[in-house]
Amino acid sequence: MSAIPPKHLSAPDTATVTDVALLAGVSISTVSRILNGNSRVASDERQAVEAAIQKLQFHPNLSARSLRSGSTKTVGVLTQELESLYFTAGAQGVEEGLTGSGFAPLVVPGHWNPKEELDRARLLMSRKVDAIIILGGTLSDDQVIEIARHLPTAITGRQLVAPNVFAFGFDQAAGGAMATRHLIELGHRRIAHISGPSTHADAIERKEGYLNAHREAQLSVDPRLIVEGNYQEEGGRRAAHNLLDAGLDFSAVFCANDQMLWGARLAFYERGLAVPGDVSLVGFDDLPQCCYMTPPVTSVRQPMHEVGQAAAHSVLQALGVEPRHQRPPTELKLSLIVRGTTGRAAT
Amino acid sequence: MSAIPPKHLSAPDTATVTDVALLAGVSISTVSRILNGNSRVASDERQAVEAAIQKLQFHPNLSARSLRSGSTKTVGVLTQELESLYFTAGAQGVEEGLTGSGFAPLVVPGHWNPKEELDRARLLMSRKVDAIIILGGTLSDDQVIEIARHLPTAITGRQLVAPNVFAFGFDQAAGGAMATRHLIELGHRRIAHISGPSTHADAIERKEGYLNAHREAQLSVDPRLIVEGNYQEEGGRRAAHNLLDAGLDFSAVFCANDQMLWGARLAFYERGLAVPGDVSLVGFDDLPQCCYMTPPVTSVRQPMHEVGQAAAHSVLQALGVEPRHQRPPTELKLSLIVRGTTGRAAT
DNA sequence: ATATTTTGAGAAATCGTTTTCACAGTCGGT
DNA sequence: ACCGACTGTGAAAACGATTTCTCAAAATAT
Repeated sequence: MSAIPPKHLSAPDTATVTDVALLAGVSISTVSRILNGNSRVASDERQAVEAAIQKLQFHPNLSARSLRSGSTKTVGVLTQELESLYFTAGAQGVEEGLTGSGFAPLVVPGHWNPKEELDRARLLMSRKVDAIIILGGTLSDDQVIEIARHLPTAITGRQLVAPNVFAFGFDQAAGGAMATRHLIELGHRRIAHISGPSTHADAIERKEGYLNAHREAQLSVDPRLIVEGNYQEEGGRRAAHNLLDAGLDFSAVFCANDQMLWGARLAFYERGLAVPGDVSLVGFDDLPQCCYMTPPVTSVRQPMHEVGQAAAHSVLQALGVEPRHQRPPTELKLSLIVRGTTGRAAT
Repeated sequence: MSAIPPKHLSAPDTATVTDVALLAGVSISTVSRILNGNSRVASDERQAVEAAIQKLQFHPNLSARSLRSGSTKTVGVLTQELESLYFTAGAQGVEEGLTGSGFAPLVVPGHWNPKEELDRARLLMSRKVDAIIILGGTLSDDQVIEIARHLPTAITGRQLVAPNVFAFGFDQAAGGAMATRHLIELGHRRIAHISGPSTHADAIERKEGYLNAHREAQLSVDPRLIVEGNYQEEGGRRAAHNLLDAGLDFSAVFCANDQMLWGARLAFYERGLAVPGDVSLVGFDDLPQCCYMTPPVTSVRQPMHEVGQAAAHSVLQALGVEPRHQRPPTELKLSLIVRGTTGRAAT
């Protein structure tokens, strides 16, 4: 029948290609060829092998496959905060974009810390992931390019043209202008801005947009109305209290992200100020929770979920895998979602 | 010097044990022994090898190691919704519990779908993870036990004693009673309950607690005041509207989780009812956002973060790894966090 | 001093795949 | 009929570690 000596009887739990080959009466090469479908094999042998695979419940050992082929069927996802809704939306998108492709995501957090981010990226590479998706973060463009020299790399939150990198960045300045323009159109003239940390590129751009919108409308900006937050609820709250404590006059606030808006909103609540009656608020990101605040929050929507999917698809494509679900070619862009935290300025 | 023929010159990017051995002038066996530290080697050789490792930036190939030893240095985390704050808190805890141990988490979502959960668990096993941590979900006890026959398994959200499984469940009925008792003590007599889906064990237990607290206080429960939600914001909102539409009389609501509370809170806002003026609300889970609602939300805190850490530590221990950071032996238990959504009943 | 144990280190087998190589057997073209 | 091109298949060589053998040298016992 077969000349292959049964080196080891198949363990009850895990069958190997050898077991399959034995049962199907072919060589292991043939089994492998069928598994990978890159070469012609006679249809009767194919059937026999497929039957054997079914019968033995054979699943190829990923470690062995990786060792030989260098591919671990894993993409690394470098995110920032696991608990941040902004990032989980992206991560979820990635996960969805990957399902069905045989690839699994390996998610690690970088905590907005350049050193930690680099460490984690190295960890991913030492685990031999096939591609990397970086969600935001503080790595320099050069560092990203360096990573892309080894692996297909997708990055969100910035624009970057370089070989082997796929960037999904929005024009944050445009978003900031969008938010501010909305407030101006509602008649607000003294608009405060709670910005993100000045170490974040997108925070700077959003502030830029805030300034641009004023310039467009030929309004001057009172620099005292711009305070820096940390992209977290508590920072927004503190910033709002500071604005109030300084006795400044303003009727609206553009917050550089939703979390800070929530904090600011609490601060106004604590001071007995009504939203949007006394002060209008616009956020940025449009996190899912925005719909359920009281009142629901007006915000600039970033389709992070779709971005995650697009990022996943782009690296899969670079790896020569065609994504399972054809993503409808939706335009990825920012949009202002007007809800209940903005109202006409008192005249 | 050495008798080993240089089969392949070290590729510029990845050094192998052979390269290290060559440079240090020893055999690969010796290198391996030093790497794993399970056997004595002379101290001068050890030094030479360690120097070589440093110099070559050598990192052992995980695939090769896995192939031989069977361990992938990975623990699978079966969660439910990547975007759910409740689960990300747990996942974050797991991640922290794992850092420094050399193990990385592989996170997959089950979406509360028994079939999908089982599929994903199989996926994890076919990826040869060394242990599994299951966060909540709908797998039956038997299925969990079956999984634990193959791998150390930790599970949260239920109590379960079985070989090789580590369960971290809270007494949900006690939590439900805690919440309800608080409302009763504030003088509320007609307390509604928006429950979780009756397919979830914890939802049933929380409702049980609600009933128990009434019984304790010798109060009767109007069954019409109990409506079923789906643990999501929208379900809570719909449930609250239903209660109001039915024209029922109540002055407080115990919501089986925070997300439904947020939805319900929006519904009351839409109807012009004040919280806690007209209606008091208690939630469950104490998600981080609770602090920043207006008013901040009273809720039963589940320390999911700590639970995640504990779960990670328990499986590491089962794998014979001692966790890096010794977790302070805090008692894991539910606690009621009183904030602003509950007030004394109007008399 | 010889016999025996202990110790340290190299050679080689092994894990389960993929991939290269060699080799028959077919097919079509002059 | 003969010869190159083409096909499908099996044997064997990787991939990079761990681990079992085996054996020399050193340490101890008699």
